[in-house]
Amino acid sequence: MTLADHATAATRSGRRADAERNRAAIIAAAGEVFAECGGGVDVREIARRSGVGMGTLYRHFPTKDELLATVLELQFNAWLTDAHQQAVATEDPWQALVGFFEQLLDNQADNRAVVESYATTGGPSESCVQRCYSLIDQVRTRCVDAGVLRTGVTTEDLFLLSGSLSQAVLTTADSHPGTWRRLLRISLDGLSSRNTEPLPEPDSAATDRALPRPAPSEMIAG
Amino acid sequence: MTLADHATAATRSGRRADAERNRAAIIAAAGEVFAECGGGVDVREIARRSGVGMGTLYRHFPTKDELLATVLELQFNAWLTDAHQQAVATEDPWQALVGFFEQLLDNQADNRAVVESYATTGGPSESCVQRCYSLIDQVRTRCVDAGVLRTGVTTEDLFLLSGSLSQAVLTTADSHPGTWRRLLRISLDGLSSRNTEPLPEPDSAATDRALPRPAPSEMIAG
DNA sequence: GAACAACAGGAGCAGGTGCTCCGCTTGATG
DNA sequence: CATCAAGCGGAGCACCTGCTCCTGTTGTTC
Repeated sequence: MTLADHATAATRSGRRADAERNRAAIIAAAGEVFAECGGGVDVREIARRSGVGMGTLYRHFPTKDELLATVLELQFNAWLTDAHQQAVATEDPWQALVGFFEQLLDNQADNRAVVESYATTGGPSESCVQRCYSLIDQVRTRCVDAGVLRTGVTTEDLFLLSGSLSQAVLTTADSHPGTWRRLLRISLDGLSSRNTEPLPEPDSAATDRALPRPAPSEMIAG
Repeated sequence: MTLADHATAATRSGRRADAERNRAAIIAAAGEVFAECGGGVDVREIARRSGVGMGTLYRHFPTKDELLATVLELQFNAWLTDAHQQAVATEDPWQALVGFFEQLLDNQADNRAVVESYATTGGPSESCVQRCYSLIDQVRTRCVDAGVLRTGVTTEDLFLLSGSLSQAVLTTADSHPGTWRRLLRISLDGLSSRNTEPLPEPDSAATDRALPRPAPSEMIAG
């Protein structure tokens, strides 16, 4: 690496080379530690594993939450991109839906922090939630058009179901690895258009309070 | 109340009357607070709400965990007894299964601590887990005998499913109250004997189908 | 190589929480 | 009513954890 390269690298990010290295090390270590222990882990553990002092860590990320959000967003977006590509590449609509769930749960099976954020809020940030919602809606619409999805199943149903199964993956990972595939299969069969009985109506109170989540059509346009 | 009665009451429990009152107040307050806030709540809040000092609280329960365990076991056993009676009283086997899930989720919808313990370990204590397992197995066997349950569904499947749905109830309680009924319906339809395809084996293909997830360090390229 | 700004590091601070200690109070007893 | 052990209350201790401060160091520039 030439001196010019060093200079360029430093200028691009506005940071010194060692700072850049440390930032990468922190993100890498935080990714591992959060995945293993969840978001509640001690920040000192991350500093230790990245070979960096507390001061350095907090220079790069002003709060623990911001570090967690950064890491989660990286991991989540990487998954979303994969999931989107896979869904597009799968011709059969129902298989696209099945593949979405399987990839989600496979991916989350060893990442506590991601499951925590996904199962409780749908993702690390509002934009991630929207992307996820939009992806699910695309897959759902294809299934509806093909007539393979149970009548009345909403994007929100699929979203909440994926969160619920995510939790199940995590809590059964140690004692019953792989059992989540059975629960997934059961749920998927319940989602098939073979089931003709209508689903119970969601609480009217819920629809009234339905907040910031834009209608699926709006998300596709954007 | 005669003096003898006082003496008897004190002797029976080995405690003074005021101590007995305080113990009851602590359990009652702890039940509410744990239900509202979960097991992570500050012990001071329980002491405050029960109108008792910290010393008194810790005189009756040597640790917070023991208090939590006591309360959870009381609540859990009360639910188990109800659930058992209801199951026995329901003649139709499938309705007994449906009723079990509905009662469980209705009951847990407003109790954070119970869900936490149920979803992660199946209950506050090993004996509770066993009672719960046993109840599920009774209902399951009736459904199997009646030919209404999908072939291959195990007691463990139903147990894990109930834990998963419990989590869903809790995480959607605020934003989407009542939506869990839709997820429950979907799951129950997937459990019906209408579904003839076999479920995946418990320990099959769990590892070889796992997709490699990019390490955080690979994701920050650029 | 010299000068300097950016950076590293870890001891220490602040706030929160489980739990204890000990002087004061009260119910049971004769 | 007097006695006193059982019981009570809450200030305080110990530990954990997010975060900061400040001194010494290192990368970058000329």
